[in-house]
Amino acid sequence: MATGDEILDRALALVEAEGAEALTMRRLAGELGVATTTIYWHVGNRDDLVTAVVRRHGEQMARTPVNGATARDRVLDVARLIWRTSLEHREVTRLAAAHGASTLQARELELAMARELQTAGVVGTAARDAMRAITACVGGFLVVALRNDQTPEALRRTTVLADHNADDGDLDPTTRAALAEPADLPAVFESTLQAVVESIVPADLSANAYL
Amino acid sequence: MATGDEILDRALALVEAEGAEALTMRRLAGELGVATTTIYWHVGNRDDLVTAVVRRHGEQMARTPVNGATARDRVLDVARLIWRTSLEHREVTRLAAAHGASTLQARELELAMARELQTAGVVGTAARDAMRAITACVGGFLVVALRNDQTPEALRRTTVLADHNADDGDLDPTTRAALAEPADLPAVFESTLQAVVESIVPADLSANAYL
DNA sequence: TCTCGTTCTTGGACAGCGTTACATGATCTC
DNA sequence: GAGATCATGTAACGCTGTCCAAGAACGAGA
Repeated sequence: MATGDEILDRALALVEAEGAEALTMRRLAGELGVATTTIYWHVGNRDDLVTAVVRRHGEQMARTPVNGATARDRVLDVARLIWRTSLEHREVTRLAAAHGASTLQARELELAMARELQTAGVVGTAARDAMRAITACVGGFLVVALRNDQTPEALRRTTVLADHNADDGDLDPTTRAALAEPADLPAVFESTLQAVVESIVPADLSANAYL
Repeated sequence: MATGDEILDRALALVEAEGAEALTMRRLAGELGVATTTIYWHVGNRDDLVTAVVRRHGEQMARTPVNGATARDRVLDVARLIWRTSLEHREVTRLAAAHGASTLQARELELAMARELQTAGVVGTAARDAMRAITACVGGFLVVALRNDQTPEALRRTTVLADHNADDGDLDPTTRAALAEPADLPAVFESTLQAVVESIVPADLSANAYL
């Protein structure tokens, strides 16, 4: 009646609809009209369940084609793709992050990045290090982005040094005012990503005469 | 008998000694020889508890002086300081990350970074964006570093594309072999950090004649 | 000194979580 | 038809955060 695939599909739908926290064994079982033990039989542990859900979603995610004229542009595009799709399915991203499986979510996309790096002339351990660097940065920005849209206002305000009004007088008032409001995260992400990729991937002179 | 400070100290000690997962209300109460409700009276929620613990630790963490000749070097040094101390107290870092309060942990250090950025001539919204970019990258690398030392071997191997042996034939075997083993994360962190900071903080020509 | 009110602490409960041992039904094979 | 394998259900265990009502300590005013 309930195959493993059906369970995973339902789990994925549940996460996307009601958030990562809604994925409990009992809840999912109820959603399927089935006893909790059935999930254990077909999928296994909760760890196994989450891992499988994240992996399945990651495979569905890698269908988008990669754009860009130069190899460097295509590397950039893969990174943007990870960023964008992770934000579009932020509940799955949150689930993956809480489970320490963020890499698994973007597994196929990271493979695509490795391919683009290769055509850019980056291979071997250099390619590995490049991939780790880029994905680490993307992941860092994702953590910030996901925190921003669910952190209670109180915590965010203390985060932002609003209670340190008098001291730190050596800090420029303009700076302090700027620190008190949120940054344009996508823009900061874009420029940071460019800096990182430029430092790693050599410019493709043949395809871009202006560099 | 049990003041709020005593509770927080004990909680911090418990986390550093036995890991972030050991911080449960009952466990902490047992450690203090007290009923769990006492913690609620003095500190509040578990959220409040974790927040307070992380903040307290963050304040203790910012005692290290900042080194570096140029302003850019000093910005780099603060970033390295966050990286290093977060890894030294990785259980607290893990607790903060699970609670979405990583920023809170490095709150004082980020303030120090804002000061160094200011002496480098970066102020206002530029300083804010610079800080967000740098801390996001540091945070991203921290996530990877913390995952690496506790992920079960099975997950790491799947992460690393070891089961895709035959397909993806268009990937250089050298690259694939490199992807199968872990990177020298501190080195990758260092070079990435430099790229990011260099893209943000202008070189201090007066202090470094070679740039 | 006695009492009142505030501060502090406690025991016991509730609902939820992941997980498992065991029993039951269904289905296929020989 | 007997037996093995697969699939599902029941009921429990131990753990978690949280709250309620009741009691203990204690400081001050009459």
